[in-house]
Order: sequence, then structure tokens, then C-alpha cells
Amino acid sequence: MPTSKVRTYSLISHEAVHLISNLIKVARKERQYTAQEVAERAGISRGLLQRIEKGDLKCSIGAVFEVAAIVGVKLFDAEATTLMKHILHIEEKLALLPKSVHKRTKVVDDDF
Amino acid sequence: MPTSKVRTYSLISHEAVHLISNLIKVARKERQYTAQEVAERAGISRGLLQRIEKGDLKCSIGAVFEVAAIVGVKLFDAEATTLMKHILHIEEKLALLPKSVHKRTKVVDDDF
DNA sequence: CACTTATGATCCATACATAGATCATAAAAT
DNA sequence: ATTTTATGATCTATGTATGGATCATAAGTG
Repeated sequence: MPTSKVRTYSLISHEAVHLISNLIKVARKERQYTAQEVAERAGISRGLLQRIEKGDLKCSIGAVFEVAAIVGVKLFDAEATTLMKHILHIEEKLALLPKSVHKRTKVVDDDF
Repeated sequence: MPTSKVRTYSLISHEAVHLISNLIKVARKERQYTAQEVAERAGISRGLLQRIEKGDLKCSIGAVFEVAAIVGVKLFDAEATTLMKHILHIEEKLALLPKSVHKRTKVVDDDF
């Protein structure tokens, strides 16, 4: 066997994705959508939707967000999260920051 | 050319991912982290980090969330979002819902 | 009850995301 | 100024995520 790569993720990532997946699953059932329906509307396969609803970390973020939007889960809408409020100035903030990060190569020459 | 598949995404998905990517980029620079550093810590390539910071929808959600955690972007932490509050009962909620969604196959037989 | 449909799981083939390298430019340091 | 380092872009090879099918079971329907 050609030794497949096993990526490891932090707990917080697992939890976050698990959370989203549960939100999606609940929302879909509340709205009485069939897995097949949602998959078609999202332009993905039913199999992928299954993995998304299971919290598979390897699914593309686009697919996950697309499904979330379809079943009505507001992840980053202004009403749903405070995140959006901080965002408004993010582009400007980015412009002000230095373009690249340079590390000190020499140790600080503390003379004492 | 073997006609590559072009997936289409809704505006909201684009915006959400774009938002996250900007948050990540700003956070990384504020903390003076090199792209190389962050990539290594996340266990991904610098190239992938570039795509993440660009808002590429095809990156895996695990990689994106991992990087976000490393640079200190709180996407779904209790303090950062109201989402977490709704979540607490999500598992119970899921348990109460019907296990599968069945569609009406016959049209409602409205007799008039 | 019988019947239908949804879901979950598994397998395979292939399109594609990713790692890794290289190069050019830009920005910071000295 | 020179030198060093970070970033952005591009290319290739390969591991793998995804689509599509199938099957078994569960869960509604009538």
C-alpha cells in the first residue's frame, strides 16, 4: 500500500466543522428537504452531501458554504454573527499593514 | 483539452469565504507571521496558504479552519459568534426530528 | 400489513486539489 | 547603495476528493 497521507487537525477545527454540519442537517430536515434535493440544488453529489453532514474536514469550503446557504444556515450573515461587524474595515486594515513580514535574522544586540 | 468542470457558487458563499480569507491575512500580518511559518504549523504547503488567503472556494474546510485557528481568527468560538449559543441544543434538536424526509407522492386530493 | 422512499454505507474511476519546486518582483534590513 | 527575505505566480506529478453507481436498512405512507 502506497502509504496514504493522514492529515491531523486541531480540536477546534473539528468542533467548528462538526457544528456547521449539524446545523446543516437540522436545517435541512426542518425544511423538509431531501438529501437528493439539496445535493442537486447545490450542484453536488448526494455522497458529498453525506460527508458534509457528517463533518468531513476534507470537503471543500465552497461546497459546505453553498449547502449551508441553501438550507438557510446563516454562517456569516450580519444578523447571525458579530464577525460581520468587524469585517467592514478589514480591507482598509489590510492596506495599512506592511506588505511583507520580515524576521530579525540577528539576535538583538543588547549591550550591558 | 478534456473540458474541465467549472463549478458555480452563490454570491453569499463567495463573500463568506472572502471574508474569512481577509481575516486570516490580516491576523497573520498583525502577528508578524511569515506565510512559510503558518503553512508549516498548519501542515500545509505555502501554495495552499496562498490560495486560502485569496479566498479560493475549493480549498478544504479543514485546512482553512486550521489556519484560522493558528493565526488567531475565532470563527466559531463562543466569544466571537452568537452561533455557538444556538448550538448547545443542536444535538438534542437533531434527535427529535424525524429520521428521514418523505415527500408527498400524490397530489393532495382536494375534493370540491 | 405491504409498499415506497430516504438514508447510510461501500466501491470504483477520474477529474482535480495539493505539494514541491522554481522564478521574478518587492519589500525590508544593513 | 547592497543584501536578504517574503511574497506572488506558474508549472508538474501525484495523492485524493468527488461523482456515480449499487446495496441494505430504516423510516414513512396508505
